[in-house]
Amino acid sequence: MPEANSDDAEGTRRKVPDPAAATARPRRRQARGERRIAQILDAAATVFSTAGYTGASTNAIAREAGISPGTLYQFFPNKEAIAVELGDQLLRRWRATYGRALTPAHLELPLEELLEAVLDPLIRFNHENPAFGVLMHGPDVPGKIAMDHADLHSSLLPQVEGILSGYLSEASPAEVSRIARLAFATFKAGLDLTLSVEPDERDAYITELKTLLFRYLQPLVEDCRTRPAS
Amino acid sequence: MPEANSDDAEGTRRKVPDPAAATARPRRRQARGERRIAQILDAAATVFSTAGYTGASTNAIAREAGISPGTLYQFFPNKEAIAVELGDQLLRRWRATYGRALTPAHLELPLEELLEAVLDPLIRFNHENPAFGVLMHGPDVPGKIAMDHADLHSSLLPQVEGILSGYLSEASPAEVSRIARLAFATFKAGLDLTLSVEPDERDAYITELKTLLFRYLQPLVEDCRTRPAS
Amino acid sequence: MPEANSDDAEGTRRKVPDPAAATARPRRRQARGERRIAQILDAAATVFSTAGYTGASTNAIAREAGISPGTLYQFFPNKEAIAVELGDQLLRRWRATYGRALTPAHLELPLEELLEAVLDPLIRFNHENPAFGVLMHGPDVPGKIAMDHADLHSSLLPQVEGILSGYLSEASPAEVSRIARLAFATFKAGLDLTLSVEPDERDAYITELKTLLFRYLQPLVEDCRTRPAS
Amino acid sequence: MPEANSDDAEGTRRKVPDPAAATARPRRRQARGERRIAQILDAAATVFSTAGYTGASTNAIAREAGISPGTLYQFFPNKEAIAVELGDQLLRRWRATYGRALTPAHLELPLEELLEAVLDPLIRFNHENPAFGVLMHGPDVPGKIAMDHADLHSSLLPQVEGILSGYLSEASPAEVSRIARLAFATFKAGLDLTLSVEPDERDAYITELKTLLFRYLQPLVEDCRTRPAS
DNA sequence: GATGAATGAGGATTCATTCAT
DNA sequence: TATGAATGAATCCTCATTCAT
Repeated sequence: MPEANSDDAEGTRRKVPDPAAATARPRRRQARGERRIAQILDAAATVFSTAGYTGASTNAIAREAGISPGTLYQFFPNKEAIAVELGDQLLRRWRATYGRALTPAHLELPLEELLEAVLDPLIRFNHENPAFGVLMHGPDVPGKIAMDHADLHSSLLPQVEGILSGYLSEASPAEVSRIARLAFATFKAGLDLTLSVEPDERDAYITELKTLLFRYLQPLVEDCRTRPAS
Repeated sequence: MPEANSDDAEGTRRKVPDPAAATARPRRRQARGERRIAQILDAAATVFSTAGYTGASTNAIAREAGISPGTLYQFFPNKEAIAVELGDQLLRRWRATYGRALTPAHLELPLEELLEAVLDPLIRFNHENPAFGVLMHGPDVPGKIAMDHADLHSSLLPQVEGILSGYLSEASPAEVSRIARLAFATFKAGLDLTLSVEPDERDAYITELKTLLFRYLQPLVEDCRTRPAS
Repeated sequence: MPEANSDDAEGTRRKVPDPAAATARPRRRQARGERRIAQILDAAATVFSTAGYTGASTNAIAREAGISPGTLYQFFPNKEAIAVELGDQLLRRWRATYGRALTPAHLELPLEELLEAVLDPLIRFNHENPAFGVLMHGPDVPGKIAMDHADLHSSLLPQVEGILSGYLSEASPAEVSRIARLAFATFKAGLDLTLSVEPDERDAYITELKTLLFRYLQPLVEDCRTRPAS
Repeated sequence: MPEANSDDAEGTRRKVPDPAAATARPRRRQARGERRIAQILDAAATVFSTAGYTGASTNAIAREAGISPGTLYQFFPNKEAIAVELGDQLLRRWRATYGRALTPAHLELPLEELLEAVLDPLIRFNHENPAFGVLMHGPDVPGKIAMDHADLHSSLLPQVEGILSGYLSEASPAEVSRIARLAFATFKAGLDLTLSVEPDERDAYITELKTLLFRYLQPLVEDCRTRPAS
């Protein structure tokens, strides 16, 4: 129940009449259900990005979704489950829209272009989906980054690690992990900055953020290239 | 009433003869009261750093302080006032303990040493006072960094700007501001990382953070030095 | 939501077939809810008339209604809203029960009979609904009669003015207003008196009040009749 | 202690060294105490007339008086006692300033002049001491005019009865009482009206109130005069 | 599945009053 | 006497969650 069994709730939003006639009936139900879920998640995104996770109330989400609290709880067992599912959905959406940027081909690019190719869509996506940013941090407490509501953090970090480990061929896994964490944290901080800043300053901040990350990572990359992995 | 000139109310870290003692006489009726204020602020620090600003309840703070809610409100008119005063106290404590690092002399140091001199105490202080970090961020919503409860952010950022503008003699004020914001945000993010990481990894992360900031700022500094301000 | 079309929610005094029944269908989901609203308003009437507006607590009202505070707030956003709705309900009830006294025909009656026709039902209604009297005054401070919680005062005064302006054809609007205010205030004071007095004295007080008002208004009326409006 | 025996707390603010040397010491104490009491009552008058009896908090009164709550409770055992004492003080003040109007000689005047002589000072006094009006009513609830905090009501009513019984020589005590109550209640209502009305309208309302009372009482008086007390 | 009613503990805050100094 | 600290129940109101229909 907590999972809100959305095993298929995302990519496979089938419109086809579903040839398997036998299974058709049960699915029907789920069709409405998925619409509801989408409704709720949309509302949640709005409310979370407006009030933050802690400040968001399930009643507010239900109201925003135009449904009753009871209905909301028919799809999600509690507030956290909404956050989790919203996080998943955003992740899926991210992959579906901009995520293609990360073709293996990109990993051959020079760092500067890689950053460009990764950061630009990610930033744009965050501006389009402000809830993404909210869910990337845990609620409030800094020392407690990894919250239980399986946040986006834990999903994205491995990706960063993956990319970086390609560039830092020489570094130990621990080093890669550390660098990835720091780079990712830095990116999030910079991202928040761009979100809090006047729109006309935004680009300058984005550029600055790219510069920052580039300067941080470039020497590490070079290091590896110079001294080819033994 | 909540003056709480608690420079010394808690740790009694000062060795100087306390010149304020003379002027403190007038309102010494509050001997008990100031102890209470210190108590409350201590409790608030604990609760804030445990539950975050939004999640902290005044009742919880009172409970933690071992007093009744009514008593708490004899000293602070509301939750925000507690946060403000706690922020101020932490700031005062910071200045009193590690803040001396920022002698004008330091501004002559090469960047690397400057960073060392600034970051080390700041990080240590944050580890000793985890509430500091909580109050450096506003509550929750990223796009809303500047909260009304005069946060530490607004107090510290100017200092960062001040230092950097010494090094970036050539940059325009807008640039300095941007760089300072990004550097500060980055620092906070990295700091949070060090707080969330296993103690034995801490130093590695700190080093990494210093490296990051150094690499970001070094070229800017050099730029200014090479091309002497026209 | 707190429509509480409780014309009939409590006394069910009407004999007419209730034409509203047809239109009421659309939102009949709240069958239980409207009962609750009536319950709450009943409880509020009791508590208000016992403790006064200021002294009445929403928790007390909820307790009196046999529900939890949360439930109360599902129907009313705050204490004032309860008072407003209760005032409205009482007004509706008044109109539905005794309010018919004010046929245009009555305005042709001699003053004495008019008073009889108006005051008797009004007094009886007040004795049956003591909360009415409480809501006719603002809370406490005399110099502040008009409170924001749209009190009955502001609803009834115009009616008094209306009736009187028929009788005082010659007087200026300002005069009519003044006379109406004073007469109404006097009535309320006398009414309170009848409420505070032993039951067996009641009638004597009521008679006295009628006499008072009659003597006050009669000369004004005569004045107008003698000297026909120029 | 509750009585705060301020028998002489108002008119007789003696500065003379008190010739009776023997009794001087104990009095000394009381001198300060009486000043305190006066202070508190002044503050109470302000707060009561601003917030009403129910809305007035003892803390607010203490603050307004510039003393601590503890001190307040050294002179009055509770809020009601303050109201009682304030009522008494106002009564004394009334008697000392305007109360002289009620010479036995006045009782020989024709009703109109009597009203003039009584109402004018009373109204003026009320405008100068708005707390008077607040304490003339009990707190809120109409049916509960006689509150325990021995209000001014119970003190003034007998006086009204006294005066009226002179004019209504024929009426039975019960009748006199009834007429007095109604007249007094009416007066209070009219008074409140003058307090709530724009200053420039005030006089018109006052005149109207006098007219009202005159018209009510005149026939009663005449009745008695015509038919001399058997 | 959907609704809206229901809950009751908990949130911030106030208040009359008492207590230690 | 005066102070201000202390109290704890009570204030209004919110919230995550559950239940009956």
